[in-house]
Formats: sequence, structure tokens, C-alpha cells
Amino acid sequence: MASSSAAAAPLLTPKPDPDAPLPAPTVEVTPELCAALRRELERSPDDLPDFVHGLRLAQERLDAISAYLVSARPPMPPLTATPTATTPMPPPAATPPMPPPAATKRPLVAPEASSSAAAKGKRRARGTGATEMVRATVPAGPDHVHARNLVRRARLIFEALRVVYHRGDAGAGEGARKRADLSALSVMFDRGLGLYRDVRIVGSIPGVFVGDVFFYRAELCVVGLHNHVQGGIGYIPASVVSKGKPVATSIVSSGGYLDDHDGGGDVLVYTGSGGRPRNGGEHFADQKLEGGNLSLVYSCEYGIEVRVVRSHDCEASPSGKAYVYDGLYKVESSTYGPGKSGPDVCKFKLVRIPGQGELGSSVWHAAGELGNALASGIRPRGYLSLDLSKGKERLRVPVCNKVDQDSSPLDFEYIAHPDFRAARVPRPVKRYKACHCGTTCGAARSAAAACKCVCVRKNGGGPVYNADGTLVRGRPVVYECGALCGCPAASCLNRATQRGMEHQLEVFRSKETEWGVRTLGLIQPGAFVCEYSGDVVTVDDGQSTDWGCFVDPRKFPARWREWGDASAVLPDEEGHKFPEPITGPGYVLDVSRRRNFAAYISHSSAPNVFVQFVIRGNEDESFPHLMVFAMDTIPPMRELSIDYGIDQQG
DNA sequence: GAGTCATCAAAACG
DNA sequence: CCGTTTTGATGACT
Repeated sequence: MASSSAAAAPLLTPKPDPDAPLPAPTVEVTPELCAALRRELERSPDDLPDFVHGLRLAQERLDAISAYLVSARPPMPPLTATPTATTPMPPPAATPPMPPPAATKRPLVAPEASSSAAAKGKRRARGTGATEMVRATVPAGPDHVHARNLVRRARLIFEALRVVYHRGDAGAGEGARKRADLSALSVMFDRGLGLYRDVRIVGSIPGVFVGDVFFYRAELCVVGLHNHVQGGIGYIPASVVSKGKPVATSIVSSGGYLDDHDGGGDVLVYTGSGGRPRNGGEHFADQKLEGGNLSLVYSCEYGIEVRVVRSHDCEASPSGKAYVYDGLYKVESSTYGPGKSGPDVCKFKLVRIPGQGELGSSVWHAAGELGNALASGIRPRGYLSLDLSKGKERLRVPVCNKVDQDSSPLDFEYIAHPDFRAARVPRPVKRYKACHCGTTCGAARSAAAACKCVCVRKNGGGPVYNADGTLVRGRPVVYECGALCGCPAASCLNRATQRGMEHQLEVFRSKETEWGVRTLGLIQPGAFVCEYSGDVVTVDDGQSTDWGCFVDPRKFPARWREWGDASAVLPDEEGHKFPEPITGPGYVLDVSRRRNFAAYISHSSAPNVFVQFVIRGNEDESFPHLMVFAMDTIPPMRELSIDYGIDQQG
């Protein structure tokens, strides 16, 4: 304090200035730290405690590595001298008036208050209260893959729980009329399975991509995209933000307000909440500048980005609605005045931040039109063929190239299914026990009354497929009913892959992956997509193949484990009593001359489809079908990707 | 901290 | 099959 040398070195005097901005509570991100955390995460395989543990660790890591407090956020000029210019919303005489020209004074919190906030960030939140407002940078590389897996598993567990609760209330009259989606959400939160729950993320959610589709509002809550099951505006309350003002994090646009204007594009006019009767209807009172409405005003002022989710009607969705994540928007302006039905409303103009992935909602619509055009035989520009398979698949497979002149997919011979006849030795008909079910095998009456079909039972545990044909869970191998079975092929549930493809797909030229396969419609998780085809080549155990000419079933990693495993929250429904895994398939597919479109599916270590081995009836177990199933909800126009197991270059 | 309240859901009802 | 009612959970706030 009695430093007399101050005159000589003014720059070095660290005079504590109470008004100075706080130093950012940064954490140095070293490669060692990342590696250590990753090791920690990978050490835990699939069972419950480890999964929970993994989630917790991921959240902690999120805190430590890639998040920083908004209070210390440098890039945006926090409060400029002209705040009113961008926010022409006249302060209503009522409650909290518009932020007055606060620019004159930086409303930063006192040092000690914020250092305690930083300390709070270190400690894990206990209960629900202690949350911290953070922005997460989208992780790269393995972290990115890991985040995606977390999101997938959370959604998977949610859906599994929802189905269980749904079935539960349909059966017994006990807890009738329960909202299965909300029950599932509640259970997940209780178990600590909700993602990013104790950090309030502003901006992108790790592991959630633009264009991702959700079926329930509760599902948005589970992955941390939005935090209300009904409310349209998600925000961080003033008490948690160091500036003492609420800020919005996400909105859901359902087009339910008269004053909304949403062309599904880059600009969106969103109406605030309040002043309306419970279930829609016209406004009867002025909206107030509070809660979510106020938070959007501050988001506008601070230039904080807001996640936008749009709601669409969707037949394929169990709820009839689909919620599409459309990326980050900025609140450009806000107005307050009489709405179309009379009383005053808040209106917010949101503009999409450029440079994000293709817009989910607009692509959604475009894909529908494209599908219709193709279905009616119109050949849009850039399409080399309307049906690569020339009628051999159940649906047409168009080929699209808007990138260059390459037309190589048209050159090979198309076979929809591999021809195993020459190679494999079916088990003798006499010794094979076929089923003689009169009707549908694998119909899931309830958990108690399992199906008695011998084919279904061979799979160990409940039915393999749901009533809609989606795979209940991945297995080392699936035994379907076959040619010798007595069940009607048309209605038997245990033949889901035998009816051919059910989703409109196309082969397309892409700048990143050369040729790829993408879907034109929505694909439900667990849905059957297609089969790999080519010339069957028998191989011995150790024999290796070059990737490129062959599809090698032995190389596919056991991604099936990741699909349908809800043992983390559900009493294991006879799971783990899988039949003995078949000894590695004894063949590879030579796709150099003959193949089907599946050969164009790209490789990824964060795939959205996976291979499930399938044996039908008395087929030779060394020659399973390579069936492709969806492991995510795949939105329209998204490329399919699969893990071919070619990453381990050593 | 328990209780109140509002909320661009979803299912059931009529 | 619609509009309406009921059920329902959450976070924010008191």
C-alpha cells in the first residue's frame, strides 16, 4: 500500500478498481485435461451407475472446459450508448419499465458477489436452484461424438420410458390418464439423466444439430434444448445472471399467435406470452413486460443468441407434432403495441445467425415437395435417374448430382438382395423348428403375456419389433420368421425387414462425401432402412479385405448395443438373455460389380444408422443379412452415415 | 422452502 | 373428426 515506486511504473500498479470488469473465470484447456476426462468417460461401459456417472462427468467437463460465464463475456459490447435505438419498445407505464439508458453506468455486480458466483460454478449445483449461465462451445472431434452419444441415449431412454408409461396406463385402470411423456421426463430428472440441467446453456447445445427433430416438448427438456413443457420462452431468471437481468435461451414457435409471422425462414416474428386464455383463443388482456417477454428484451439488448425450435404437424410423430431445432437467432428488435386482436402484445423480430447448417424447417418443407415431385414421376434438375434400382426395390431410389458430371452409380448392375443360395447351407428343414402361429408373431400384448412364437422366443426376451416395425433393441442377431413358418407373411410382426424399404431415400453427390445416401422423409429411430447387397464371397476367419470393394460384416462395430438399451432406468426386461452371438459371419459382400444403393452410405464415427444381423427361419447362421436400422430420429434431407469400423488404423 | 401461478401440451372427452 | 375440457409438470416467483 505504501508503494512509493508507483510513479515510475504506472502500468504495473494493480489498483483494485471496484468498477472494473471482472476477470474471466477461465479454465485452461490442456490436451492432457481433455484426454484424462475422455479416458475417464470411456472407462465406463454401459451399465447404470456408469452411465449416470458419465453424464455427470460430461456436465462437469462442460463446465470446466468449454463454458464461460456470460458476465465475463468479452465479444459483445454489453451496453452501448444507444440501446434505445435498437429497442423501440415503448416502456409501458406498468411494471418494469424498459431498461432505461443504463448505458451510462455499467451495472456490473460487485466483485465479491461475482467471485462467489464463480465459486458456485465450480461446485455442482445441488437441488434445482443453483444454476449458472454458461455458453458452451461446440466440442470438436471425440468430444463431439461423445456429446452426440449422450443426446442419443438420453432420447432413447426417454422414449423407452414413455412407451412403458403409455402401455401402463392403457392396461390397468389404476393410474389411468397419465401423461406418459411427462412421467418419463419426471423420472429422468429424478435420476439425474436430464442433460445440461444444472448449467443453463446459452447458444448451441453440444450434441444437438440444426435440423434435429423431436416429438415431444418433454424431449426438448431432456436434452436441454428448452426447459418448459408448455411455456414458449425459455429464459434464465434474473437472480442467476450476474447482470441482474433475465436473458432468454430458447423459444418454441408454434404459430399459435395471431401476430406471429413465421415464413419458416431466416426471419421470425414471435409474440410474447401472456394475456391469453389458457387454451389459445384471442387475447383479452395486454401482455406484460415480465418473465419471458422481458428476457427477450434483454437478449436483444445484450445481443445474446436464442435457440429457435419450430413446431410442425407431423403424421409420423406419436404426438402428431414435430419440433425442429432451427439453430440460433438474434433478437433484432422488439415492439410493444396493439395486436391484431386488440390488446397490446410484445413482438420480437428474430433473425437467424448466418453460417449455420441448413435451416431445418425450410428443408423440411422442401423435402416434402421434392418427394411429391419424384413420386409423381417428375424429374427435377440435377437428377440422373428416378430409380437406380429399376423397379427392384419397393420404392424408387433417385440419383441426384448437382455438383459435378460424375454418374458412376448408374454404371453397375443393381441387385436389391444378396444371393446367398450358392454359398450357404441352410439347416435341414426337418430339424428346424418353425412356428405355427395363426396370426401375428411378436404382438406385444403386455409385459406379462409374452408372445409364445418360437421364432420370437429364440431372440431371448420380448418381441424384437414394435407394432410399427421399429426395432425394440439391438441384438447380436435377430431371428425372424421364415419360409417354413406358418404365420401370415403379410401381417407377421416378426418379419419387419422382409417387406422391403419403407422410407424414401436418394443417392446424391456431395462435396464432402462424394456419393452419399440421404432420406427425403422423416425416419423414426429403430426403423428398418435397407439391406446391404452385393456378391457373396465366402471367407475364412482371418482373411482380410480391402475396404472399398467389399462390405465386410465382420468389421462393423457392435453399434447395435447402443440402440434400445434402456436398462439404465428400466428393470431389465429379460434383456441380456440374448442368444449366443453367432460366430463371425463367414462372408463378405463384393460390391465392385453388383450392388445396391446401400453401398453409397458414408462412414462416420457418429453414425445415425447401424447394421443389425438378421437370420430368417432356417437360414445358415454364418450368412446373416446385413440390415440397416436407424439409430436416431433422422430428419428429411439428412445424410445417412454408418460406422464401417474403418477408424482403427492403429 | 413450501406453495402459488401461468404456460405456444397432450390425451381424453363429447 | 372437430373443439373443448382435463390432466399435468415445470420453473419462476412469493
